[in-house]
Amino acid sequence: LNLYFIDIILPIPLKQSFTYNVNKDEALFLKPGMRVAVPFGKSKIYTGIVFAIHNNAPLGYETKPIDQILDENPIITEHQLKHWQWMASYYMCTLGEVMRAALPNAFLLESETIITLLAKELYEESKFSDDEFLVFEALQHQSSLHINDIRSILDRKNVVAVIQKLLERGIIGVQEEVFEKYSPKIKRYIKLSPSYSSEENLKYLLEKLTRAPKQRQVLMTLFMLSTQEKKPIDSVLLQKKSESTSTVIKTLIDKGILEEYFIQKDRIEFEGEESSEIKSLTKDQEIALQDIKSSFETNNITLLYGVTSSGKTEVYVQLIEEILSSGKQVLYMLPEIALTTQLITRLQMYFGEKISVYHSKYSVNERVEVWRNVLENKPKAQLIIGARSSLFLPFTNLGLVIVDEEHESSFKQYSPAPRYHGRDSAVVLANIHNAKVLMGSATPSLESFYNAKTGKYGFVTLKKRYGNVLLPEIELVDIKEKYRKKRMTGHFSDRLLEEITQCLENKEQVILFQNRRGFSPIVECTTCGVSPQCPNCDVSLTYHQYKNQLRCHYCGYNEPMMISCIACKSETLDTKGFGTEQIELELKELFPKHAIARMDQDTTKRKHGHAKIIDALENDEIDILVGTQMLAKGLDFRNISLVGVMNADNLLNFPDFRAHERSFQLLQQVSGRAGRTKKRGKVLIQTFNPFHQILQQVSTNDYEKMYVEQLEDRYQFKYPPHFRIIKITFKDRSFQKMQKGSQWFTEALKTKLKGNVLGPETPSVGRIRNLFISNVSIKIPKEQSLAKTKEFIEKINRSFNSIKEFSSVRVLIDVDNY
DNA sequence: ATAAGAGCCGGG
DNA sequence: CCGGCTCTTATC
Repeated sequence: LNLYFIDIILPIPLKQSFTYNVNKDEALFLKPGMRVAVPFGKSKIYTGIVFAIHNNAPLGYETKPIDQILDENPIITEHQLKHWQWMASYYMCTLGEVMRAALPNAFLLESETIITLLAKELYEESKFSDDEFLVFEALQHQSSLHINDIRSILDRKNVVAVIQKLLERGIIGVQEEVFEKYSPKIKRYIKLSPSYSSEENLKYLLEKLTRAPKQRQVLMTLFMLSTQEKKPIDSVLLQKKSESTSTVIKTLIDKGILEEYFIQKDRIEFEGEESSEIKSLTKDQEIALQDIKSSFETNNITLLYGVTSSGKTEVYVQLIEEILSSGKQVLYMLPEIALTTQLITRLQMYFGEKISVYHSKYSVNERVEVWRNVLENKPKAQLIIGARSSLFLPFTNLGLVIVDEEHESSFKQYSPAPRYHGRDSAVVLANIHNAKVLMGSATPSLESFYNAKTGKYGFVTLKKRYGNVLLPEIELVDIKEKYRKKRMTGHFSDRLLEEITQCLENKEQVILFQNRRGFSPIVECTTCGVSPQCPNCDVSLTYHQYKNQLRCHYCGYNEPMMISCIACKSETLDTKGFGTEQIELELKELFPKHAIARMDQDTTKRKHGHAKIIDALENDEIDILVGTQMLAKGLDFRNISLVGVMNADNLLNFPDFRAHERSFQLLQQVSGRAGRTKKRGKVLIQTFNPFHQILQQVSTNDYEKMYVEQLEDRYQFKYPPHFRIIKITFKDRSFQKMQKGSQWFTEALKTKLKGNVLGPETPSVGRIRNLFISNVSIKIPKEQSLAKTKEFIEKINRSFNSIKEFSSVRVLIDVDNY
């Protein structure tokens, strides 16, 4: 057989793979995991990943040849392809979607149509239609335009006709341009030309240059620098040190006295001191470490349940050290939000240059470099610290995965597909590599705790806080009572104010937690009861005072705050509910002499916003910090002795089966910020319902009790860990279609799954960005086959898609939507 | 996803 | 009847 074909994965949400033909040489060269550029559809060029190479001509269509091979060696490993396949099948998405999530964007090249002017002479305006003239005119000023530029010039979507006309008349030309988005960073270095390296020649040279003091200066600096440092001399450095200009250096190069050369440079470089000695462990930490190691002898996965401030990190460090010295790579996964410089600096002190960091804040080029370093198993990529997407890196030799703050919900990706859970996917990844997994948390997720209790995972506890610091004292404040007795000032109870005042007097810091940003979530007219709503979503607009704006937190819509009611024109607008902004304002009035700051999405959006606030807090420039749940994660400060929770009730009443578990976790984590030194910290939780079981459990630090109670509830109401859930979401511009479609789908599901299908149900926000939404949940008992259930859902989905009426309804499937 | 082709309405 | 919009269909 002399025909060669390759099956490739394209980064599009289509189930099938695509087959192209290649010649024999290409077939011999190509390996699975290499990138190829291929023509796709009528005019596009895409990057695909080679999945298989074979001789089987596909039936029913002619294959196209590939455009180009993009790699010398695979950039995706066999292990990864296996992992991708698992992910696509488990999370019910396509390989293309996994590919898109996995690869740094810079690896994907895409073609774009470029339009250029061909006609030399100037045309009369009258020879064009209005639109044609606009394009022609734009091309006079710019040598080339993209399709999107033309769309914005003409202010409409369909521009093909206009381009077609101009093309026919030979006025413009089009070409497909392919962009390689990754550009290696190149640095210029300077050295003395070898012909001047001997002593005499040098002397002669310096004499010759007496009349050119600037050039002489550069030369002298070069000598000085090259004796000082044995490294190559960077041209920028040379220019700076010699106080000269680039032209002077250029002249010397032109004269043949200096030579320039280029070295490709890594963007990711650790600049810091040598690694310091690893802190020796306390007795408890040592025991935990030994327990983990012996657990790993029989379990591939172990849960480390360690209270806040117990020094889990030190235990990780020891374990990492041991794996690294056995020559294997380690992946340390954290929730995005906990990836603060604080933790990274700390780890860099131990592991120095062996660390690479990988997450979404990194530029595309930096991510490609980390990718390559991991793939080539470079010394600087032995320990990878990253958020959930770091599990897509091309590990060749993975020995250990640490999933820290295992319970964090941000490990789950909700949209777009793949809707994967970072922790669970890491378990599968580790399994493929035959590596171990260590999960850590002070408040484990019920699932993981259950798995540990039932022996599926190993289980190790670390009960003592580091240095025997006491857990904070937690006090519940009944604000219903306080309101009745008129002991509230704004949203502050007299107890909270007392404690804050005391704290400030002692020169200690305070953290206040309010799980809502903005000033107030609802603006209401007290005369007619009307409150402004988002035009695109079914929610009230949130009032943001600092911009005097009403904003929608779902679609970003905003408008200026009105003075009078839009319905009845009376100026009796009032706000309902409160967010961080309002608390900040009240504090400024209550404590005018103290520095108050706010930490939420609005203040940390800017690039170093987060770090700036943390620095300020560390340097005692902030006395009181108000914030959302951002506060709960991994901040480690010595001087915070009081944590206040403004209102625990909206957490508990959140409409989700995990609301109680989450509330417990969040309140525990927030509490953990108080008193990390000798002095015992204090936590005040304001609530309308101080006898709520969860609040009681938080105040007595009773995770186990919470676990037992919640587990019972989960069983009663058929929730994880006893049942698995697959959630299906329906979205459409038309309410009718969405409703009818979701009902049809539900009926079809019920034919087989009966009572374990719940819904369709309108979520608390029933319309977002003009799409109407409803949800259906499928509960899957332990004994029911997951694979078969998924197959059944797929089957129904296929039938659903073939019904014309429902063709516009979007169906999103979320496996383990928790 | 995404773009080309099919079907459908308002101005000449 | 054409140009421009929405819906449908195919992509190796």
